[in-house]
Amino acid sequence: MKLATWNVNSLKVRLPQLLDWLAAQHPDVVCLQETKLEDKAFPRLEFESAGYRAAFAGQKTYNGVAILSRLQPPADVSAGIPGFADAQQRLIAATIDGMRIVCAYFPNGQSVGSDKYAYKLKWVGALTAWLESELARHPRLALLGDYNIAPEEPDVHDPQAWEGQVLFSEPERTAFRRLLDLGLKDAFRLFDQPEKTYTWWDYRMMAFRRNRGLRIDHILLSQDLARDCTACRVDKEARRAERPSDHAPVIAELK
DNA sequence: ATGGCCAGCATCGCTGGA
Repeated sequence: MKLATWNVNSLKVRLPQLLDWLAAQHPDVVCLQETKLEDKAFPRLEFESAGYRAAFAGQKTYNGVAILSRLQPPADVSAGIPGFADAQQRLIAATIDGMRIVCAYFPNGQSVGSDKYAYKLKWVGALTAWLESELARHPRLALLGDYNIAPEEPDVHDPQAWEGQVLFSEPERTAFRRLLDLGLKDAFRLFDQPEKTYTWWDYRMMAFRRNRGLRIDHILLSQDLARDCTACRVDKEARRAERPSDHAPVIAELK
């Protein structure tokens, strides 16, 4: 069982790459972020031809999330954080093969102290509160997505330069720890990993070539799923593509 | 030398991302 997450930064642009990647990797469940497509434009048929059924919640231009499933159609689909009114399509959840799959695109936050930063912290707080009840209902739960938070210093190419900046500020990192406090495990850190492994590199400044990146895309697993997790890695190859997303996929394998 | 890119929308410059 392979679970994956990938911020594709426009599904329209990245669809050919994504279809190639699905054929090469054969993931069972894929969470996508930043599809940037209205639901009527979602390429449902292309995915069905590739053997995947999809659940999606999109909007024009910004945001947009989707879950692809190779095993069975996503069931009990819900979009958004219940009780948290939000025009931005950032969350979708579905049940697949007895697992509750939650696909999230956390707000970026723009800069510390901005309105968008306040929205980010409020959004993550609402997510955390909802997940507590969701975990009580679904012991086998995975939260996959673009968290826009680098949790620890090893997740940042230059921690000194990033200290206090958005994506690595203490309130954001504390909010990430609140998710771990629910009993979730960072699948990537369950295993030995190569030094300086990141999931996002700025398009500018030759950041990818210089490996000036951040690890901000994560797979958190409930204890029941963490026990079954046998591997987790970042697929850096996808970032080498021509016209790549600025994010690389993260893949977890479960027994 | 601290900026360089990319996608979308609607032009021929802006917003937003991270």
